[in-house]
Amino acid sequence: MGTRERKRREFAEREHRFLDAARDQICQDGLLALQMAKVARSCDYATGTLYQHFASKEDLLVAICAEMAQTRVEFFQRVANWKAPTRDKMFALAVADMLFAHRYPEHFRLSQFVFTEVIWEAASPERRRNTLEVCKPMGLIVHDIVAEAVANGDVQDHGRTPLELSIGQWTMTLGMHNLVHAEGVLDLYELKDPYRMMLTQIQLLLNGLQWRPLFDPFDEPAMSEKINHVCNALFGDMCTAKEQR
Amino acid sequence: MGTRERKRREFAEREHRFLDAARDQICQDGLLALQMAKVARSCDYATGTLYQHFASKEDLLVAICAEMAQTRVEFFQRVANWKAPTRDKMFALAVADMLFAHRYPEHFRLSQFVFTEVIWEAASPERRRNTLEVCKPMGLIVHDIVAEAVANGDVQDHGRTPLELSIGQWTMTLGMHNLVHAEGVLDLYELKDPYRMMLTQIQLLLNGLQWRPLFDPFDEPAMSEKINHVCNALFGDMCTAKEQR
DNA sequence: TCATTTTTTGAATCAGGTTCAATATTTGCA
DNA sequence: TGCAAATATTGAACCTGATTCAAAAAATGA
Repeated sequence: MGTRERKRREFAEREHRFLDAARDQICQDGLLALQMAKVARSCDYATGTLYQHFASKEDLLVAICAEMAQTRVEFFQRVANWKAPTRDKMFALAVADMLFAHRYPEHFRLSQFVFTEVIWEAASPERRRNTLEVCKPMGLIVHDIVAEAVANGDVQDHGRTPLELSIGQWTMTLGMHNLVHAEGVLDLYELKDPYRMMLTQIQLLLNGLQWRPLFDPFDEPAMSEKINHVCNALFGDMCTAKEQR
Repeated sequence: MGTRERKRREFAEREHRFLDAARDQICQDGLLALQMAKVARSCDYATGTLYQHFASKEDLLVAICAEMAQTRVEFFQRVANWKAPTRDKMFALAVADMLFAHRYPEHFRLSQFVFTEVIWEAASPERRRNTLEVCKPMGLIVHDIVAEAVANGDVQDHGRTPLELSIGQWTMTLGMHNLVHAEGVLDLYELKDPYRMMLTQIQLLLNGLQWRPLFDPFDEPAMSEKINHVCNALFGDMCTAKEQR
């Protein structure tokens, strides 16, 4: 009998509904206002049932983050499958992240919170393990692009591992997601259009690595075209009218 | 009569003691375990008195962060006053941050948490304003170094403002502080010595900007010497045996 | 010295996360 | 199909810890 299997599937579906409901509530009223009882109620279950799925509120938050990260991995995957010069692929990863941030504005806000000691340590070990597992492919995709570039001669490795070479791009992207959500900080210096600046800086970093072919990111039309190229080639389904500004 | 003045000073001193005690507790038992009542008790005051200074627990956290940021500004200030080529000064900012992170390992962990929507929005507006005010000089110092470099011809501005040019360094540094505190993430890829990698990537970014004089960060002995030079020139009082590894 | 103002106190209040005994549902078997 | 055992759901009670505020203490100043 497929009863065992059906049970498992229904349980997973319910978990998914809880995650969705929680995400909605966060988008609606903010992280601050998220309440376990409300999440359960909004799915027509009692509080206790929610605790069948998540060991604690923190555990739920981490789970939401992991689910979204899954989608982010899919964005990365598109880049990985793209037949294009390695340098363009590296750049496309940054574009992918920009689009992801645009599409799921709450993700990096949540992610910043979740990777905080307070939340992370309060989630179940099992959940943490799973979350890292979900995120891992992003690193592997980057690894493979860099390794391919080194093999091609597009970039020199100077005896470093692929991730050592590319960690600057990783941290720069991460840092920008953070800065964007640090209310008031960018305003302090009247900085506009942060992700556009990020993409420029990524290109500069790639130039610093002497990653061929070099590219001049201060050439605005060329930059816009490069961005649009990635959008059209990989994310045509979601960003048509995005980078025209 | 200087009574009014004395009152004010004593109040400020007490606030400082509260902040110190809270910081100690965080270092001791972690952010998670911080309790308002314990902070008050440890300074021999009642809970209510603590609330004379801080509108909420979040407000206290933001205040700790602001106080530490003050010290970070002092690190930046040393760099600002240093008579050295602009490129070395930019690099020195990153070194300063590395040393700061080493000296106050809890700062960036706390900072990540504090700039989270949940905490930031729960602090009093007055506190937020003050915190941004405290942080502002860091941006101004960076601004001035870049402006000087542009004036010198050490770097081209391509029509960008100083902070637009240098935001990559800012985000890269911020991102690395975050990554270092994201428990398990660096391990996932067996990445060691993150701040050393950060400094390498900062140099690559500066090369990408064509910031003169160019420098090869893959030349390990030259890198070490550069780092030691900054330590000795600016932070001799705190990092003698640090970057020898 | 004492009425008034200011400050401190900590027990009471409150919010919301978490638990768990009671209840309902499902399963497996005769 | 009926029924005992196993499993799942429920939500009110519990608990922790932040926050409040009436009462008490201390400072002020005339």
